[in-house]
Amino acid sequence: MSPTSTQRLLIVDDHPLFRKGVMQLIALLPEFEVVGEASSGEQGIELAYKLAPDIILLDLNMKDMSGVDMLKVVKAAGLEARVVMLTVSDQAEDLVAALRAGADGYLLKETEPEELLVKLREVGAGQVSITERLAQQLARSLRTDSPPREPDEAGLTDQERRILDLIALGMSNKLIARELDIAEGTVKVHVKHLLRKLNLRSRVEAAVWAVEKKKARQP
Amino acid sequence: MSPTSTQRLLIVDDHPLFRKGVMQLIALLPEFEVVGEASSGEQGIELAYKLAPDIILLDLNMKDMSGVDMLKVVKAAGLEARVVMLTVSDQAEDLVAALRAGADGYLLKETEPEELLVKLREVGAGQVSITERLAQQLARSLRTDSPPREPDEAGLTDQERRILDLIALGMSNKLIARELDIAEGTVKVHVKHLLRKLNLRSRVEAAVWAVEKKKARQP
DNA sequence: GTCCATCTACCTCTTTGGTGGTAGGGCGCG
DNA sequence: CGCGCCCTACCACCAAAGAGGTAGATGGAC
Repeated sequence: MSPTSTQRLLIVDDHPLFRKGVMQLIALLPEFEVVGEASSGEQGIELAYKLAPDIILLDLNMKDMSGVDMLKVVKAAGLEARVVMLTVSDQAEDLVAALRAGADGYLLKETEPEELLVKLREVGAGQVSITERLAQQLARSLRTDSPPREPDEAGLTDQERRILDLIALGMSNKLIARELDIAEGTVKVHVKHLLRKLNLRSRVEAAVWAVEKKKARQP
Repeated sequence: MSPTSTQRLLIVDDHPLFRKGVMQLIALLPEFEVVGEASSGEQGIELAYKLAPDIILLDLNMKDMSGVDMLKVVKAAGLEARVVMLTVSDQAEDLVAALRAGADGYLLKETEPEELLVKLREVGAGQVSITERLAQQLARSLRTDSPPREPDEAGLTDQERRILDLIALGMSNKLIARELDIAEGTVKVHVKHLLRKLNLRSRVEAAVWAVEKKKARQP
């Protein structure tokens, strides 16, 4: 039940080398464990049933079937796995199709390894994660299903939002406490809560998140 | 000898209320101490001599003389104080004039209080700090003097730059160590060094700095 | 060759950050 | 009225971060 229990992954891609690369990469993160790999859509579906993974990394372009098709099968089967599409295509149509089919993430294969890890954790936390920032908005408008799990970007209380801003300015809890004239321990409480609500793991992530959100609003 | 020895401030502004407001604000930061305030340019020059402050907060528009004029006097006198211009004017000419005269900072009075504190610390660390991001580039091209103290934005080694990027992704030192296959202690060393070079105080500031730099390059 | 910067590693030490729990006062809602 | 939410505050505990120091290995510059 703990929020950081290890996530079980299934990798589906017809490029063995790519699979190995991703596995090696994921091995860096202790919270993830690769429990299976498939080299085709058919095998992928089979393993998805058998292993019931938490997350499926799914190639969009496979020889025997489209990743979107496999995605549809998986989702239609009622499997609870979140599915992250991995692809070389940055075509909007592919993205839209994947999201309509219920993808929880859409990442380009050229993504930086570190970026991929970060995105993976986002998806693991229940977020919908897309490489392109703009596509993110597009995603929300298209997805009619799964309304319950959203990053609750606006669910912060006033005080939490204020503290988040101060974190983004690089202030320590102690300084924030002086600024708001409350106890440092109280600041910690608010930080703890806002991290939970935003599915973030540290004040550093919170700061980055806040900055990127601000930039996204006024470009 | 601690790198955060308190900085002595002189405030020059003909609005008493504004002076008080700034003083109250600055009282929040333990590393700064207001040692004097002046309500005119003439008095400001006198106190600048007498008190030899580390930083002078200087109103651009005063009744008896322009802030730029006082700035020139102070700089010509060989005083080592860094001077931060405070103004309501966002006119480029004023900014240029102030920078030509040797200002180390140029902040608008409508600046958010927290922002002002952050900028103050930047100036305290030897940076030249300007409110407008765009003006910052403009500033560097105009300033022919004081080439020694610059944020050294490019002075990082490859490893330091790599680690900075990972920090900006929210990774802990431990994760960075795994990613780069080096010891965590070694990561700390690099972090320590890059914080020094960039005049930053924490990994949070480093992360924000990196993100904003990236956004500034590709808007 | 020496000098110097870099990368690596390890050490101690203090501060900061994050989690868990408890708890009281204020405030709106049913 | 009680209930839930928010804000506040405190506690203990452990992990992480940052400062300081020493030091060996490399490789390029002089």
